[in-house]
Amino acid sequence: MVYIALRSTSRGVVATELSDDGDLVLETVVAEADLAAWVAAREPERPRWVWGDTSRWYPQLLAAGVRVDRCVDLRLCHTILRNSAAAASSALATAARDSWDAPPPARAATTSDALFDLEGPADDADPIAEWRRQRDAVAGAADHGRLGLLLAAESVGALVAAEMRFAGLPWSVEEHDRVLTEILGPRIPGGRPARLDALADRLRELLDAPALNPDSQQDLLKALQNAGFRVESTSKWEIREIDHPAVEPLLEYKSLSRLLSANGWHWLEEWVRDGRFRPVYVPGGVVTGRWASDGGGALQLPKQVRSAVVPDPGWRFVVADASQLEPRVLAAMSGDRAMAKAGQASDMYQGMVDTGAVETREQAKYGMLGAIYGGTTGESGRMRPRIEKAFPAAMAFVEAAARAGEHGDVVSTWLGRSSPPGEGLGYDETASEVQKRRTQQRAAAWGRFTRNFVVQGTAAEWALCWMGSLRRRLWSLGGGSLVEKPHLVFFLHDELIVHTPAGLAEEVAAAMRESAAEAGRLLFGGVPVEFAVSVAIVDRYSDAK
DNA sequence: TCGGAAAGCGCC
DNA sequence: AAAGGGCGCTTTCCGA
Repeated sequence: MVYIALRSTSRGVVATELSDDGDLVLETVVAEADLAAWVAAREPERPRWVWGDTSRWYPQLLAAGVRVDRCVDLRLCHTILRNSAAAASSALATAARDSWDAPPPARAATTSDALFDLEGPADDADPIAEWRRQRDAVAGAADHGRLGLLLAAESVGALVAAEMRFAGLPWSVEEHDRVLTEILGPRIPGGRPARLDALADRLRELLDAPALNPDSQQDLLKALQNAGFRVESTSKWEIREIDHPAVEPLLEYKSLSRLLSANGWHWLEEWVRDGRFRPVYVPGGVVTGRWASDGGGALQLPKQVRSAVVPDPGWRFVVADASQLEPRVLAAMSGDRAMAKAGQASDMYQGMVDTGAVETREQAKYGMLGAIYGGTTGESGRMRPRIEKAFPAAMAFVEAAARAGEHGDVVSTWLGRSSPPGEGLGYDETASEVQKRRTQQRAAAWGRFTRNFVVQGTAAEWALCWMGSLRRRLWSLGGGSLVEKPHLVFFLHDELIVHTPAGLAEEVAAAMRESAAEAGRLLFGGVPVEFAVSVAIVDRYSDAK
């Protein structure tokens, strides 16, 4: 394996070739303008490019038509190693915070909790020293295989994030406009679209509140209370319980108004250019390891507008969804044999019914959500004893994570990403009853967080491996540049979309399934849990499922 | 007048 | 007794 570290200096880009042992082999200075050609010339050896931040280096390479196979994203890997319990005694984890601990550049400007006044990784931060520090940290970890896999997966995720932004999600402005007009009524510049306006009028009438502005929570709350309802908020959950003719139009108004403000014509004009939606994806942007996004609400695209996601002529989408990913992950990591058996069905919830754990699919679903989120009310609370009885190992696993969190202990995902330590969860006997109760509530909330962290975070690791495996397979299909072959255009936690020439769709679909199986083997080896994916070949996103 | 907080809701 | 995890975005509200 060849590593090539890139570093920006006043002389130009210094590219340093390193051997697998970490020894310096060769140092070359390349003008920034010549970098893409230089990288392209070295890429056939499949080096692992070592750089401070993928979002600093890769977009310019992609723009020049250069796709790289592998990298080490030092900033993302540093964050994992800084916090991982598995590497807690390493030199990296025990060193003072420095520019490698800074938030990603795209978010640094808007993140108010940038506790440390850092801008980095500074462009001149030494990638070689950091790379060696990271290798030492991994080598010294008890389970260095898992941690190494996590860092590789995180880095390939960073490549995919840049590639997806480069390619963009194909978007039909015409279809989006059609949907908006159909749902909201014709656009009225500076005013509410026709249907929304009519609903507002109707609400004023039904609630006998001629001046009501339904967009104002205060206004609305008063109007509802004046109509004789003891509501404390204007949330749809509370309104849904009311028996009044205004409820239906009010809920519809809320839904429409939300569509208009979040994904209406204004969104379309701001975010869609040349038939592509290009959000900034932020790998590792969530504490659990999930991705976040910056701008455009990429990870919250409402179902209402998904018909506007349309492939280019002669191309199709292959949409894949990992069914019941989190329950499957829990079955694998807890080693719960009964749950693994249920997970051999393509519909795991139905599998739970068929193995006799619960009576209905709904019970299975809410029972599992309760186990993973720590829910105790409603159906998930009622199902808890049965889930506990049917899947004791799985339940004990999440319970242990919850207890750890309540005590302020750190928990870790399967591959070794650790939660932040809990703070302010203890009290002494001098505390007042009110203080004690508040602290207990905080501890319980933190326990729900750590309970969920281990499952959500491991699911995110599985998804990264799935994506990385798929990326490699896609590159071997067809010919031409990145966007001339089948390529990833969207990732949503447990869902992937590939934009592909129509003739390759079936091969892509097969690659989706094979990659899912490979991700399961990579993480869990021989544990007999199936990672089922549902795959659809469609001509618009909304036709999947 | 501005900006942060809170509410509310979309996604998984 | 009360008790659902993680996000991003827009709007309204309210105080500096």
